[in-house]
Amino acid sequence: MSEQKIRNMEEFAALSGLSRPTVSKYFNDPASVRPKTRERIEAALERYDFRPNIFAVNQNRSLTKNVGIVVPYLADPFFAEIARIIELRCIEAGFSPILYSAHGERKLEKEILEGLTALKPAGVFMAPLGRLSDRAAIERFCRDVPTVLFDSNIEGMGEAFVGSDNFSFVKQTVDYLCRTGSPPCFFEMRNPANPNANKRRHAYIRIMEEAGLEPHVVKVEGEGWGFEEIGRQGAHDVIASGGLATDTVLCSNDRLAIGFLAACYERGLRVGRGEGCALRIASHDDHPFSRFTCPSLTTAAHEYEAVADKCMETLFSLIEAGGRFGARTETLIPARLILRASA
Amino acid sequence: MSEQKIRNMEEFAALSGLSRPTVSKYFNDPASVRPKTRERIEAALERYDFRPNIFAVNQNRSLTKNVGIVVPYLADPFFAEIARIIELRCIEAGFSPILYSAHGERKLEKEILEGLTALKPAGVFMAPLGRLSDRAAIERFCRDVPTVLFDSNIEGMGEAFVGSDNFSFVKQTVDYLCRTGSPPCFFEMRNPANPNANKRRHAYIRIMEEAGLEPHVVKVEGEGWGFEEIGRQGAHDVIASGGLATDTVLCSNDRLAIGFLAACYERGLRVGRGEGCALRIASHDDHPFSRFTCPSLTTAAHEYEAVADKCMETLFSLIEAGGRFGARTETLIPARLILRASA
DNA sequence: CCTGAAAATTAGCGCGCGTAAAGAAAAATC
DNA sequence: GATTTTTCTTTACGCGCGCTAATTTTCAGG
Repeated sequence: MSEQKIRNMEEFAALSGLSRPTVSKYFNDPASVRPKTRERIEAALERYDFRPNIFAVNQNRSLTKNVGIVVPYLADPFFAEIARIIELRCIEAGFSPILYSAHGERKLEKEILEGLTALKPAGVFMAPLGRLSDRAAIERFCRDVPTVLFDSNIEGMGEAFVGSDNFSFVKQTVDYLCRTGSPPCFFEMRNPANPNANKRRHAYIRIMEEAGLEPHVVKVEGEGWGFEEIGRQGAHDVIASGGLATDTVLCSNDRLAIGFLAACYERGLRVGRGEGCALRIASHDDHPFSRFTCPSLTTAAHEYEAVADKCMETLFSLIEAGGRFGARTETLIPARLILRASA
Repeated sequence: MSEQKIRNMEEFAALSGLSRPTVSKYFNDPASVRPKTRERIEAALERYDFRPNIFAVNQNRSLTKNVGIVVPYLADPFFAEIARIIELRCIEAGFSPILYSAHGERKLEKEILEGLTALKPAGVFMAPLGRLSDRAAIERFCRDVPTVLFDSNIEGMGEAFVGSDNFSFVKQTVDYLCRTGSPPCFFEMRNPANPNANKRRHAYIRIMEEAGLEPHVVKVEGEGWGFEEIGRQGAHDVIASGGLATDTVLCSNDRLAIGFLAACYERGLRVGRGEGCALRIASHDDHPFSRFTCPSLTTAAHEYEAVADKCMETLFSLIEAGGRFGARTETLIPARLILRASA
């Protein structure tokens, strides 16, 4: 880490007493050169701190070490958390993860995909916006780039999907709520952008009907990514209008539940399963903050690590398979029920 | 968006009936060619969907349109939120933001900076880890790349700093708490990594002393980025041991306060300023979730938009100034007190 | 129609590296 | 020690575009 500045691989090769192609070979795979040669290069590397020009490298390689991670809204702690783990896994595996957020906007998601294609990534993890996504844009992208979809499934898109088994999520919460009290109504947004919301509603209805119970779906208004506020306002409205058919509420996701809990607190309604509680509230996702709500939230948890690991594993075999699977694979990971104080 | 695939600018230029240098000129600045020529290129662009190879472009330009955004921990909603706004502003301004999280690790932060240097970014926004940062690495980086520090100041690093006026934050909360009840103690982590924490403690002590009041600083144990849990555990400990000198608590930041509120709820302590409340709790940051805590959190808010705008403005003038300012500038943005239910 | 500035063209170098082919050198095998 | 195999060197081309210098074309104003 001293001496003059190296300008290119040619100079660096000369300083290490080797030819450029040999040094180039080393950077593509350090094990591909003779151990003695490798030592010489690494010794020179210590002294001169040279790194191959990333643009020139990527221009000449058909595939880079880049891996794209695309999420619909990074300021949502759920996506921040899953992206965090995937990103760390990529780094461990020697890739260069590049993180993108669509900021909830169809247009931005499309632009991200267009820009990402140009980066010739080895593979991409993508959690699409869902209903708002530009299907044609995603389809085009997936034709060019090996893609693993996660969180939100879009039928037929990408080579694989890794997500949650929404039926398992709802099954566990509904069963638990029925077992320990009265059956829940289902609280959700009227027009959810995320397909998981629809799957959860369907699962709820089916599970209730199979148990011979009448499903009650409560839909509240609201658009965008401010789910907590939508949940809070919706809860106020539905409670004030007496629209809540039960004393047990199963929220479609934790962010809505956080808003619901806030509304209950504001109305002086005690939530929980104990004596003097007016309502029980449960939910899905194990949002990073659900541990700290008041009361803490009973929820069906994503296996964050398992989802991330499965994503990585899938993309690895996809890359090794040359970017295409024979058939699209779908992995659904079941939920883990977490009992806390809210239900 | 039809016809065959274009392989390079040469081909695209031929198809638009122009020469490559002219087309190149257009991509560098569409206004630099004659309007009629521009129309022809844009017409061809509609039909053929060509984009210059990003690697080749960046290799030959001394400066790219890349802008780095580096934060210490992206799964912290505070950083996710500020990064979100900065990223959107960059896109609006025609830059290509690239978002990095150090994941709380010194080594990763260093590696990010090394990789970022190679991308020849036009500029970088960086919120350093703070105490854990590798000062030498940051210093080296800032010599190579025009950098605007934000959130955490490190004296002398980067060409400019944009952050919060911590004195203003604490002044407003302390004054409010004193005015409407009794003076607060100050609740914080023992070894905060973020320099803002130290500035807030100093501000608290100074403000209390100037008001002729005795400052009480309550320090709790804990490492890492799980601030809510640290706050929760710390609150339990300090309440159980009777270590709380006052019935009013000012938390160093909202994430600690969220944990504190959780502990209070668990202990059946009512928080707020009304009748029957055992404690008042206030804090700083206006964390995205502080609106939805129970009770909602009285806090000193960052002007997220103002901070982001000032960051952008600073980086723009820095880029226009050729990457160097004569003297390092520091912009401190005051807080906006937000009264909610917790105090 | 002429004229001169503005814009486009042609031609060509350079960026830094991947990669291929052919021969030389080194290491491994017998 | 001779032969085979592996590794390295040399030479050379290609990637796609930025940029420049010299030339030609375009177009507006007189």
